[in-house]
Amino acid sequence: MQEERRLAVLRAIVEDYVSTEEPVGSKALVERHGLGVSPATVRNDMAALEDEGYITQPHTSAGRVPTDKGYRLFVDRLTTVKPMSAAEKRAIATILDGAVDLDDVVNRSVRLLAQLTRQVAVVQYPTLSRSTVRHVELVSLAPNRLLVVLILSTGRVEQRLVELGADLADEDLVDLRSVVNRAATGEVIAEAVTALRALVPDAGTTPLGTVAETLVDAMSDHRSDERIVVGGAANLARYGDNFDSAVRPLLEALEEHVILLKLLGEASTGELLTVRIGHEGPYQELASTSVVATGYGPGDESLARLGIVGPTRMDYPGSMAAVRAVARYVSRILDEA
Amino acid sequence: MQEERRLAVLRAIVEDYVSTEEPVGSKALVERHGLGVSPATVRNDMAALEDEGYITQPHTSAGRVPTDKGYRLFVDRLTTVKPMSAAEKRAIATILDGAVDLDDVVNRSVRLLAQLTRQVAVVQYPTLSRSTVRHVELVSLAPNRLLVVLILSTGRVEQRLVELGADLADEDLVDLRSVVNRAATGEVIAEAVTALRALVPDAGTTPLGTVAETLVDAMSDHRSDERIVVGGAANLARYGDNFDSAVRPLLEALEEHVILLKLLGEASTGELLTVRIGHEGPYQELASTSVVATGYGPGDESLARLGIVGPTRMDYPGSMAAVRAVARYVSRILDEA
DNA sequence: TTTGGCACTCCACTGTCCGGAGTGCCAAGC
DNA sequence: GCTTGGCACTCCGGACAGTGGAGTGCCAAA
Repeated sequence: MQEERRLAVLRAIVEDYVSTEEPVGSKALVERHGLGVSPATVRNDMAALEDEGYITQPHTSAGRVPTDKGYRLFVDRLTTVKPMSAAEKRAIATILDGAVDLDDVVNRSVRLLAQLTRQVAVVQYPTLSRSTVRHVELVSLAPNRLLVVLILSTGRVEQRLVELGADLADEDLVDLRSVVNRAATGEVIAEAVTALRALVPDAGTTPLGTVAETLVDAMSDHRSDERIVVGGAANLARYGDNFDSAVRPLLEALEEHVILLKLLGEASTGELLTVRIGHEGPYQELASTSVVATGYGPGDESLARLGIVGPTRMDYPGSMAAVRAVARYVSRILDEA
Repeated sequence: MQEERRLAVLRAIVEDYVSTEEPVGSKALVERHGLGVSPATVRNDMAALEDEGYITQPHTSAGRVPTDKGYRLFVDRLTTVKPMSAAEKRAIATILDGAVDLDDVVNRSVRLLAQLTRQVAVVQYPTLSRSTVRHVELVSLAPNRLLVVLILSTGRVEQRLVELGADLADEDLVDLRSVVNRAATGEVIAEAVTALRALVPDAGTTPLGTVAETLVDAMSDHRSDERIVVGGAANLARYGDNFDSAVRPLLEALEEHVILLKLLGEASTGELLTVRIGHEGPYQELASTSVVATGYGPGDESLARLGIVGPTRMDYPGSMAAVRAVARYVSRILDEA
């Protein structure tokens, strides 16, 4: 019985603190939420919650503020991801359906996510690793120069310019194109790489060797894995206080895509909605920020991740709902493509 | 004679204010710069400079601060763009030479500029408008689905997926490819567009019509003109004070690429190093920021622009030198490609 | 176990004061 | 006619004390 009320008190504290940004006291709490008990009772509960480490007071005779542990409990047990309203769903659908290509989908998603949550949004480009090769095109720019274009199932296109040792006749180009495509088209990246390697046992300087090598290089190029788009940085302006402690490190992290990727988490974690709160991550500087992220991709595959980064004092239910909704719509679009 | 000294005083004020970030008084001025006159004399000069609108005092009995007009005079007449040191030049060359493709060049440039100037750097992708068509490739994905790939002289690749009304035989595809290329290859975008339009007088639903239409669309797609990369946002953290008045609007502008483009200026302005100081631009909110930008591109063409955005109180000579140096190296690289 | 009462704490805000830095002006000097 | 030293004046910003309010912890009674 008291246990239940204590949790209600914790929830009330989190909700109040998130909206007012100020430590919340016992009196305000009973007034704003219909707790049906007196402030004194709430005080007792608060003392208990503080003993257990869920809340803390900035100084004696101040209201209480949730700790990271408190937010964690709130997220895990006291909140259900509230579904988006019909209007919001329509807005998401309308905006994302207007996208013309993958770049556009990704860019629109970031903006959308940033708008919905009023936080900084981060979207990772679909990773190469699980996608398949749709087509390889070879374009002759000069007799001894070739443009190799790699088209993937996700819609990504990688191109490389190669210099051949010798001139290549048109018929040979046609041959080369079909050989390469027979080996790679339709295969998952990993398979395609092995197939291409099998074509040229010892890396020679033949046109085929050069092209295969280039393709393998393009496929294993991890720069593309690290591609990330960030949006809504203007929302950082709303942090207001603690500029140095919160905004500065975050601003720095946003530039370091490697760090962002770590924050978003591993794509292999699947579609699960993950929430990292405050100090729970490896980066001390980001102790006052939280990350809400999830995987997305066509079908039930999780090709990449997207999410938002914000202050620990954020609207978790809202953020979680928005992240999940956007991920679902993006996944659906990738499905259709 | 006095005129000369007045300018020296203005220069000293600008330099001091930029480095100390505090209003500079007459005494500190004579001490730090060997002006060879007494503080009282400097005060007279300052009063004159203030009358003419080059400097101002935040409040009575405070030191002086340069006005936008003061910075303008400083930039136009009191400073020479100091060349980069040999070490810096080497660093620029090393970093940029490592780039593997256009994307990489652009990304490295932004980072480099941000590092060199410790400001926010902005680089526009080479515009389509002046570049020429290197090749058009048509890839058959299914009998009635075609991937249209447009390759430009700048190394940019645009791709579009088109659905044909009917199936297309392989021979017809070969024909189609050569017709389109005969019309477009080697031409400047504008010419290519007219040539393609001439191919199909009335926009029909023939494969040729569809493809031509798609190409024209891809060429005139202004999304690509607007592509911009921003870096060094973490440097905003160094703004320190006036967060609301300076950082917030800038952060918002950085998200609006259209605004950024306007700030960078027209590419047609050529290679000229342009400096916009404070209120000189159309955006009131950015009254406390300055932009140093220049055009770049292969040969002497100015395909796009790059530059930095920072507080009006910035190191102009240093920024100008860095922007110019990076633009030159990037241009050189585009030359070679 | 809940509640009202009460003493206590601490912050945030306000007003006052004072020193320092800087200015403007004036009269004397070069 | 500039330049310079002197002097009175202004204003900011930090230090300091005082006050009110919000909130707490604890205790005894219901």
